[in-house]
Amino acid sequence: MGALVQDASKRLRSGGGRMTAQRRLILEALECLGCHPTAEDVYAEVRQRDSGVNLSTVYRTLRWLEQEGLISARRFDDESRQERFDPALPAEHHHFVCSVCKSVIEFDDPLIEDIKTGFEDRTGSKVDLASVMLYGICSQCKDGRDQLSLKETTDVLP
Amino acid sequence: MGALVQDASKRLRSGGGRMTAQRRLILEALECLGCHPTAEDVYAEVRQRDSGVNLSTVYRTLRWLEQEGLISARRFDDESRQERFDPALPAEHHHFVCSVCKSVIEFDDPLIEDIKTGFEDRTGSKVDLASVMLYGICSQCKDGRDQLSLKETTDVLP
DNA sequence: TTGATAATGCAAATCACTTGCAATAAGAGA
DNA sequence: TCTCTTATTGCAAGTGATTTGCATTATCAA
Repeated sequence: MGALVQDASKRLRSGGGRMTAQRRLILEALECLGCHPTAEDVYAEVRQRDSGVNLSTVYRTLRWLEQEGLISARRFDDESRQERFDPALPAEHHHFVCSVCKSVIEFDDPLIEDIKTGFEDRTGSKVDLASVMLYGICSQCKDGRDQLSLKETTDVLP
Repeated sequence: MGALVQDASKRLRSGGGRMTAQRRLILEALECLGCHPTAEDVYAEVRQRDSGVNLSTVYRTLRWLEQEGLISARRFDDESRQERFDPALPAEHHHFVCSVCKSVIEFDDPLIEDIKTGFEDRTGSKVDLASVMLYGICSQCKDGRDQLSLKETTDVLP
């Protein structure tokens, strides 16, 4: 049983909630999909095991997990309107999105803290959270570009 | 006549497009609104001058400008599903969003270039674009918090 | 001035969720 | 173990933001 299932069970128990088959399935799907699935991704994964789970249950569970701080929602790609769901790591994390294969790489950089404090010092604001998105071409797509049509790849090249 | 109207006219002329009253109105609204309006903001501004402009025309014009690279679309606030439209500045620019008053402050920091090259060096990817979002409380809201209900403000405080 | 066709307005469609409500099923207590 | 309360679910309808099809209108090159 993964950490997410355990954490969620704990919250449920202490808050008068109930652990249902659907929730367990959704939690397991989140753990198995790992990085940044959309609600539809989670739904597809869940339905592979049990076709009786409803999409609105997926959304409701996702929102509940978000409120509990166990996952967080973000929008990566401006092309897609869909939200993506991350396991909420204790630390802030940042993302690179490959414009070709749409894969997402998480990264971190200590300079981000300097950007935050720099902004605070210059403006007198309080910065609670930073989110850095990098867009480009990952090393795989850079090398093996022939996997994709030329049209698709030239779009993103300088 | 602002730069956006001029640029757009040039594109239209060279691409067989036509400058219409609606487009001029939308372009002028974008210039007058300046920073990060939503499509609805643009629509409202346009209709103040001419109530005969349709929302779908606003969207179509905004998308066309985006394709032409004259403006860019982004989503700031994960709470709102609306896109916001920036004049596409020659240089990348980055944003701070105040969680209380929702105001947006643009900023830049040379360290962002270092983050990009650092990521390229570590992963072998090519980074075309970075987008840094900072979320927090602006200096005004930090000082004059009593303008808003306590509930609203405590949500975003540590 | 004319004519081809780009652009518009309108209404309907779509996409990504969200919500109301009746039916179902956890799980605390008897 | 059985009951009963009520949290949770499925379903269908609703919403908000944006897009699209199509008949109509209007720009602008000839």
